[in-house]
Amino acid sequence: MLSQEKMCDVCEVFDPNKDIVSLLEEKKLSDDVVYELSETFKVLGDPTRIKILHALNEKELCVCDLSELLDMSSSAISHQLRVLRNNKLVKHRKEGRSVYYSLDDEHVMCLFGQGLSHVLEDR
Amino acid sequence: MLSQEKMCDVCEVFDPNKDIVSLLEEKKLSDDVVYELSETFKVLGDPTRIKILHALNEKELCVCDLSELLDMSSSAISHQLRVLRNNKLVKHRKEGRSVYYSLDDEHVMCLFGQGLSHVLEDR
DNA sequence: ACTATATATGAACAATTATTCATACATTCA
DNA sequence: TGAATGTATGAATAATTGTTCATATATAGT
Repeated sequence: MLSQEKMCDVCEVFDPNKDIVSLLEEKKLSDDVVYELSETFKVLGDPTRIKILHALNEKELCVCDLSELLDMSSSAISHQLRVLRNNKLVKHRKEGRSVYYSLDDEHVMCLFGQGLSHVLEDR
Repeated sequence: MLSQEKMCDVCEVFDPNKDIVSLLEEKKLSDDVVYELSETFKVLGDPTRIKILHALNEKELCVCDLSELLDMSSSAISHQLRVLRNNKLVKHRKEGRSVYYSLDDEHVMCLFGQGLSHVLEDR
């Protein structure tokens, strides 16, 4: 059952793996869904951005708040916020010279929370 | 209320941002939780690994099944499976020459599904 | 024991990524 | 208008990452 075996004598080959593979072929995610999904996770896969999102989950903050909180240059923070913004994980609001960032929607924290409970589970 | 203003005439400064920042300081995640969390997301942040996990969600598969399904070398698949294994996202089971991989637990697909619904939402 | 097959792994290379630095833009205040 | 401040961004650099290639290990069949 596990590898190739002949079904009959006219040279037909029955390969269960081939069946499974072709079945899965049909269930494949489209390339752009796979791409977007991996991009979203990739964005979440950076310690600085994790810290930013965790802080923004508590309260909307401007670049210089985050800069102070994470002890990083405002340039570095701004670069990372752009990545988060481009991937629709945070939104921004201007107020005078400051730009306040917050999570784009609850969905983001839900994802974040799922990851957190996965990590905390194996402890 | 938004930026610095004097509270009294003895040179004390009231800065709400400082209060917020120091409040958030206390709520900070520990460094190793941040690290593990970002590592987990980083692992999910690759198209090949997304495809592997999605396939394994349907059925346990061996390296050569995945190799055929994703049209990649078994070496490349094996390398990626090791990454997934090291991060406790998949488990493996030997059967003869083959090694069958499956998702480590339902938690993994839960995380995956959250990401998927986030991606599919903005469409 | 020998051959074939499935999987694993180290090293090298190409590609991607985060941070720093310098600089630009935008807004407020004087 | 000019100076100061908060934010943004391009370029360069350093670090990380995925795949390929060659090779190693393990198991099955002859």
